Amino acid sequence: MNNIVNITKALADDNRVRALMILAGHELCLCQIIELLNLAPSTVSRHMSILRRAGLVESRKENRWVYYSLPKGNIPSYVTDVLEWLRTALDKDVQIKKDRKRLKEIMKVDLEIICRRQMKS
Amino acid sequence: MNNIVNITKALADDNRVRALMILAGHELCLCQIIELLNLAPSTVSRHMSILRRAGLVESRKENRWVYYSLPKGNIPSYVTDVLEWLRTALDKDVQIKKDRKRLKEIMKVDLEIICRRQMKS
DNA sequence: AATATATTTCGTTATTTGGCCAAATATAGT
DNA sequence: ACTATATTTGGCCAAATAACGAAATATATT
Repeated sequence: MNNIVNITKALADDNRVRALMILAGHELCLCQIIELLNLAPSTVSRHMSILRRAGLVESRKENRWVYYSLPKGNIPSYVTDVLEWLRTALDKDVQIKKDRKRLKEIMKVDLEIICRRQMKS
Repeated sequence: MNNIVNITKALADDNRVRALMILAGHELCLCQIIELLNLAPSTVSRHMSILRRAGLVESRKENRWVYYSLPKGNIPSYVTDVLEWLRTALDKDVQIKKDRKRLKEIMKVDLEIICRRQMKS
């Protein structure tokens, strides 16, 4: 039950749900997620660690960057199932569609530039 | 997205999840749910109204009692799907199994007696 | 009508959560 | 080793949440 409620708690926040949805199909650097959500880096880092503790994302560190992705490999079915539920339920969602659009723009910009932009503000 | 996060927020609490799970297969009077969760009537009433606002339960009033049940009829698929996910994920859960056992005992007792017991304490 | 009963709403309190900034911790390049 | 950069952690504040008891509401029963 802890596993499950950990998951529902992780999903009980708009920004975390948006972060999850935007990870569909590719991994993203933390700074790209920061850029999308438009929150302080520390805040987004915290959100992502909540998602990770719930088993809803994986992370890998490469050089200076941390990449997040949906979990692959040997995952409990309740994780894949709830992700599938979310994906289906929010596929047509207005906010999510906006996010997907904006992500396309973000992905055109070099990581270094995105990160540096965030240091200033 | 509001619909969905409303649901995940409703599910982000142990007692509400227990209440939902115990509703599988039959409707229950509020006082029976109170008895199971062992919380103040006002607290349980509040929990149930959160579940209802999220569309995860229905209620019907009969005489002095309010009966709650899982929603039937014309329900968005994201509701049935998330309920199915929960059911599967928690089917073998220790707490849930205990609850099912205890519910059997509770259901043997007459509603009036259960309610009256709660007034005293 | 008056009383008893079951549930809900209100007001309060303690805890949790989400946000930020500043400081700490990696990691890469000089 | 030092500096710059990306992320995480700790400390703080404001807002949200879960719990309770008391009062209000709705529904029999007398």
